[in-house]
Amino acid sequence: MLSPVDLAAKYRSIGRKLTPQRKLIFSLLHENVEHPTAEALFAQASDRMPGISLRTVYQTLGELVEMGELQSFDIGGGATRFDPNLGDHHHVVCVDCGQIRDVHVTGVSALHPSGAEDFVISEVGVVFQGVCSSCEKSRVKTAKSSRAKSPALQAKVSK
Amino acid sequence: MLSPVDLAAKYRSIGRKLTPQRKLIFSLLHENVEHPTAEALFAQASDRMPGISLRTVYQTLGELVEMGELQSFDIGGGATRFDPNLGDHHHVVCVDCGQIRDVHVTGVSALHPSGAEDFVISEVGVVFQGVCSSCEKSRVKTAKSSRAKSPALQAKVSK
DNA sequence: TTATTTGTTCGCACGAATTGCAAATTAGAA
DNA sequence: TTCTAATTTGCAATTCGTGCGAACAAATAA
Repeated sequence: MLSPVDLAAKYRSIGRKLTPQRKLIFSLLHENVEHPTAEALFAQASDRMPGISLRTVYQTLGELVEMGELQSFDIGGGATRFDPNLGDHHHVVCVDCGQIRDVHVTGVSALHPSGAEDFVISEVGVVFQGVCSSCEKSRVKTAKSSRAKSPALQAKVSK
Repeated sequence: MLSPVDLAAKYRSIGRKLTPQRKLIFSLLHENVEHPTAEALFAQASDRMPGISLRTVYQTLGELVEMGELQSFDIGGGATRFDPNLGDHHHVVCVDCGQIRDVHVTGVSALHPSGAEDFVISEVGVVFQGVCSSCEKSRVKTAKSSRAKSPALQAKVSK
């Protein structure tokens, strides 16, 4: 993660400024391990800086992605998720509660697609789906009764 | 792919009916290799069955996913994609034109996430991103001039 | 210090993708 | 053929974002 100073420098280098809003959003992203959505970040940001605009949050997130300081991805659920982790990693998603966690995966470079010989591949993303331990527990308890999934993923979780 | 008869049986078995609309959507899905969106299917369906409702298309797709006869997934781009291929496969996406193609991938079962020991993993999805040959060509031709990406993926393609 | 320029934030309207609901239809069972 | 439950539809309402222009703010020139 970039230090505030480096972030300011990076912004300056492209003729932009590190405003209080941008600084706040950047730090919130790094305090958060939950791959928040823009709305979630907006909610957190509003606590610390009442009056900040949702528009600004979207704008800043977009910039950071462009600048390569942030990754964005979509797993079913409607909203785009943001991940400040720039390292080599992938994700696990709990099908029940929608939680997303970073994981390191070995063997990715050994993956080879057949049927895409005419593509020049630049990136590979792996997403594991499963049930996290806490959901597993409540699942056992509730057994067949609760067929409801987290509203976050309801009817959206892909494959 | 299920035969019309089997599909009807499957629907009956859960107290539902195989209506003309459902039959049409199901066959369109299987004639299509492009992982269409609901809107795209609606357009195709409208040709063969003028008057069919977009609402019905969404509804039917949702049912088929629930029934396990269809997979759905989101790669950046806004709309959910549908894939009738139930076999073991993954996807390659062209970052330029947005084309999605099924690919078989070897080595997937050898992937192991570290940091998700408390998850019970049920599925693994791999998505390759790259540039397809036809986009590669036009890319070379246009060189640095065209920095525009397909509107389909513009600003949405996740890492 | 004041005027100017340039970059930002914001609010709002708009657009795409879905879903909720209730009324109008239709497929099948009886 | 009749009746009932399942379906299809149209439309309103939501959610997630983006475009645009006005109000601001910060750095600079004068």
